[in-house]
Amino acid sequence: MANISTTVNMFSMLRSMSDLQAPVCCAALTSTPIAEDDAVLLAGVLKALADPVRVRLVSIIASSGEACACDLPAMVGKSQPTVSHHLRQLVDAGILEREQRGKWAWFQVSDARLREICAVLC
Amino acid sequence: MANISTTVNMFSMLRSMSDLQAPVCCAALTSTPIAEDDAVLLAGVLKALADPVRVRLVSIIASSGEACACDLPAMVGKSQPTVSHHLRQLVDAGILEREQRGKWAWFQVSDARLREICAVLC
DNA sequence: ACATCGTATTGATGTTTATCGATATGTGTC
DNA sequence: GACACATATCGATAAACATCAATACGATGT
Repeated sequence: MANISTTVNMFSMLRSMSDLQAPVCCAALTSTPIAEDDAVLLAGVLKALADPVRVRLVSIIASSGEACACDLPAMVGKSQPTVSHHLRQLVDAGILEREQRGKWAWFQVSDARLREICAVLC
Repeated sequence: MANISTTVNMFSMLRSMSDLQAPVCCAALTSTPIAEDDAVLLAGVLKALADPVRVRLVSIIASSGEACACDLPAMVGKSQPTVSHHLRQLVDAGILEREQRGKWAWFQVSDARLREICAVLC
C-alpha cells in the first residue's frame, strides 16, 4: 500500500466517497504526471471549493458539526436559490453530505473527503 | 503555537509565500467559521489549482522537480500563450516559483505552499 | 385532499474565464 | 545596434459561472 501502483487508487478516491479511507499522505499529484482524466476529476473537486461562498459554507458547517439549510442563506448573505446551488455543488463533489430530516435538509462536511484532497496534494 | 489565535496566521499564510513554514495540521477551515476576507483568499488559491490544465502543469513540474516553460505547451497540448497564462496564475497563487535562466523560464512547485493548503483544509 | 413551509429547479442576466492569433517585451548573440 | 528566439501581453470569442426572481417539488400537519 505504498508503492507506485497505489497512485491509480489515489485519484479514483475522488470519484466515489463510499469508503472512509485513512489519510494517506503519498503525494499522488507530485510524484508522477497525473493522467488527463484524473486531472479533470481533481480539478472538479477543487473547483467545488474554489469559491468564497462555498468556502464559507464548508467552514460554517464544519465548525458546527452540522447545519440546517434554512439557516445558511442568512449566514452567508446570499439568496436561498444561490445557497441551494452552492450546496449542491459541494454535495456533488463529495465535500458535503446531505440528510433530510422532516422538511429540513441538514448538511455535514465529509472529513474523509477533505483528507482525500490533502492526500492527493501532499 | 496550537491555540485559537493561531487561526489568523493560518490564512495569512496564503497571502505571502516568503516564509517556509512547517506543515501545521490544525484544521483552520473546519474549527471556526472563516472570515469573509480569508474565504476570498483561500478560494483564490484553490481556484488557481481548480483547472485540469493547471493541475497537469503542477503535476508535471513537481514530478520532474523543475520544468522549462519551453517544453510545457507540447506536454499539455495547449498553445504557448495559454500555457503562459496558466503558469502566471499558478505563480501568482504561490503554487509555482519562477526562475529566469538565460532566455528560458524554469518553474518549480512550492511544496511549502501545497502543505499550507493542506494545513488549512485538514 | 388541501394548505403550509422548506428546498430544489428553471430562466434570465451580467461577469468571469479559457483559449488562441497577433504582437510586444525581454534576453542572449553576432 | 540588429537579429533570433523564448516568453508575456493584448484583443477577441465562446463557454462556464454566480446570482436572483419566479416557480416547481416535496414533506408535514390539518
